[in-house]
Amino acid sequence: MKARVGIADVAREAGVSIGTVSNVYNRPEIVAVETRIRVLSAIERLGYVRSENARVLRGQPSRLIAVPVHDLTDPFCMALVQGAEEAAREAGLAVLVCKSAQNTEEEARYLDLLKEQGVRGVLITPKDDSQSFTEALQGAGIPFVLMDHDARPSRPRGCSVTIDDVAGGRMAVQHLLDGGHRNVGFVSGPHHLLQDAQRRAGALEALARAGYPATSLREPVCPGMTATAGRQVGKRLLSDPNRPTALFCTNDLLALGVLQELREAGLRVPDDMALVGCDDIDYASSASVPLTSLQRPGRAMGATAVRLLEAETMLDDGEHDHGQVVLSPELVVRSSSRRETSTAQS
Amino acid sequence: MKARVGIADVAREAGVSIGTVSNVYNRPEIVAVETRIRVLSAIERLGYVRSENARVLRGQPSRLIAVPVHDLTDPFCMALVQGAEEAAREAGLAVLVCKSAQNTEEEARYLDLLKEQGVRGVLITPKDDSQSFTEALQGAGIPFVLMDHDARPSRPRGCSVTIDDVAGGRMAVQHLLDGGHRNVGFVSGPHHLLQDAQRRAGALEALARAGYPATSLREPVCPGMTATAGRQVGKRLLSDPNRPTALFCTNDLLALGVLQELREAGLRVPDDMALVGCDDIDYASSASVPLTSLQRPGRAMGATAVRLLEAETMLDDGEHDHGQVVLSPELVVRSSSRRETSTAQS
DNA sequence: TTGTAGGCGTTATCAC
DNA sequence: GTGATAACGCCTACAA
Repeated sequence: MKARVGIADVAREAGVSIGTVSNVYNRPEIVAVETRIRVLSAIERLGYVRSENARVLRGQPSRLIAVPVHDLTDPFCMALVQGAEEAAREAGLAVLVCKSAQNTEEEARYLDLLKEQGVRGVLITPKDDSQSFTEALQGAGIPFVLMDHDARPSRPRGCSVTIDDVAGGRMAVQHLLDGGHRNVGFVSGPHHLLQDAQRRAGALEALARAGYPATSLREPVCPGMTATAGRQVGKRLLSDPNRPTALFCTNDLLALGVLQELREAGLRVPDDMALVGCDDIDYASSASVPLTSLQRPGRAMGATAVRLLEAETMLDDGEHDHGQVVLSPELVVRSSSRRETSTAQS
Repeated sequence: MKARVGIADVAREAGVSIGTVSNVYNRPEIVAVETRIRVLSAIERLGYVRSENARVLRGQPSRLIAVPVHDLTDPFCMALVQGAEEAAREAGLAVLVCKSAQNTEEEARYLDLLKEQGVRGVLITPKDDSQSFTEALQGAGIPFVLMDHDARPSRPRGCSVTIDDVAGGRMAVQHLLDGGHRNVGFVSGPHHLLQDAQRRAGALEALARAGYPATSLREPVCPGMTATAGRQVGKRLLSDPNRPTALFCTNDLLALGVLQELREAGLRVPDDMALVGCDDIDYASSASVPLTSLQRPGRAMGATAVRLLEAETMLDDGEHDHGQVVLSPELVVRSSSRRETSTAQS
């Protein structure tokens, strides 16, 4: 078995020069049809493929994009990666995936890797407001797109795609109000995450629109973001004489825990208590009562991010306005919040 | 801002020649200590990083490994990727991830991509016995490692890592027998998957060891691999006068469906029915009764695969024996199969 | 111990 | 419309 078949082999096989073979790829229009088909058939026959390494070395844009995520087993992160991969494939790009750096040293090492590989750009999901990584990327001249980072600096240094969590909270509570509920509860974990705060703001907006004061939003204390925590919330609600008739939990496990506890106590869902969760985890649709859930469009976010990166890197150095895309979450309505239990499906 | 800083800049800055800078990287031992630190400090000062493209072009082994998986949102696939990424990072490699090809054309296109990028190797999870892709890889001279493919050809063409599903079935049923159960059921989907068949074989082995005939294994028919299907199984079992006291379901959703149905009918789990699922999905531990589940070591599989690939590509062309690693699944025991409900803990 | 030069596979710029 | 040739950045003999 011979070594790698190169452009020279193709040229020889087709009886043309190296430059002509290159032209067949890069400027097909300037090469004679007859020559072109001869070259193409030689390529086919020899199974020649271009060397990306040589192309990039020569100055062609790289086709590698890097996607560091916090947790490779987290469904939301993987939705991002999935969306990115689909869009990347469509654009002829390949996705380099990894767990994102945990500290400055890892960050530096990873940055070196990116520079060594000569990636075309990076899709990042910042976990906090530290801008060390984006600054480093900028310093290295590597374009990037921010994903799911609400607390953007006032002067964005790159494109970004985010999710409108305020709208999400509004949609969830609006849906419950539409179902005739007047006593609505909001359950979130103890860590006051920005996204929870935004959903809460959205919930209050929905109430305000319906003419209810902010104080009408019931907020049971909740010790965590797990099913166990949800059960505790449920237990406490059971003995609450004035308990809400509908609950928006900012986490599906939380909602499922509440669901378990209430059903075991003999309450009916959604009749005695309507439930809306958040994140639409896999199991939500398989629960004993399929759970309505606020779905964050991770896949669309990944895909959009790739397109933004593409747009940014296509323009030849021409400073273009960094795109700031905001996606809306979607409420997936299932039995846990449907009034008419007769049409229960999904 | 200047263009990319190259090896020549470093050489100039350090007052040495290009070759010496290269030697600092590739044969540090032959360069004088004093020169070396001077070069290193120049590298540091200028923020120089080597061009992987140029290195590979020059003949260095690539640091890219490709991991095509069936579904980027499937937890098991992602466990593979996670394990691979961790091991790869440790080895200084980067992971190229994508959805695996669905047809021959996609396969060919993907193969071209791999060749163009000059990947060092591929980790593949075949979905059927078609060997077209492995043969193509072999033809292209790209090393690969098979993951989770039980039906290997007699003469393997590469390393492989698999999971011992027979042992898994045996462990699950043995666990139930140890719990004092004598009437054990086995529930799997309608598609007779190889892995299900192997788990069944393991289940029969466990029974045989305990002195029970193969006919003692109860096998309720099951219409699918979903929670809904599980509920149907549960419903049918409720009216079975001679129903098993323990069930091994080859899928967690199935087991959770059974669990829901039985509990709603007032049966207690595990007292009236012990349950063991399979795959240990995220939600298994959060179910109303935390579910015992057979966990397949995807992460270890990915990591092992990378190490095998490394071993294979380190050896300079010297034909080495392809490693065939078999990993054991692990039974994660939770309340749904524990006799003593007093010590119940996740 | 250090410097010099050739070549890896492309692409782009010229002549022809 | 086509062919020769000089980079791109690095590694490695080989020469000094």
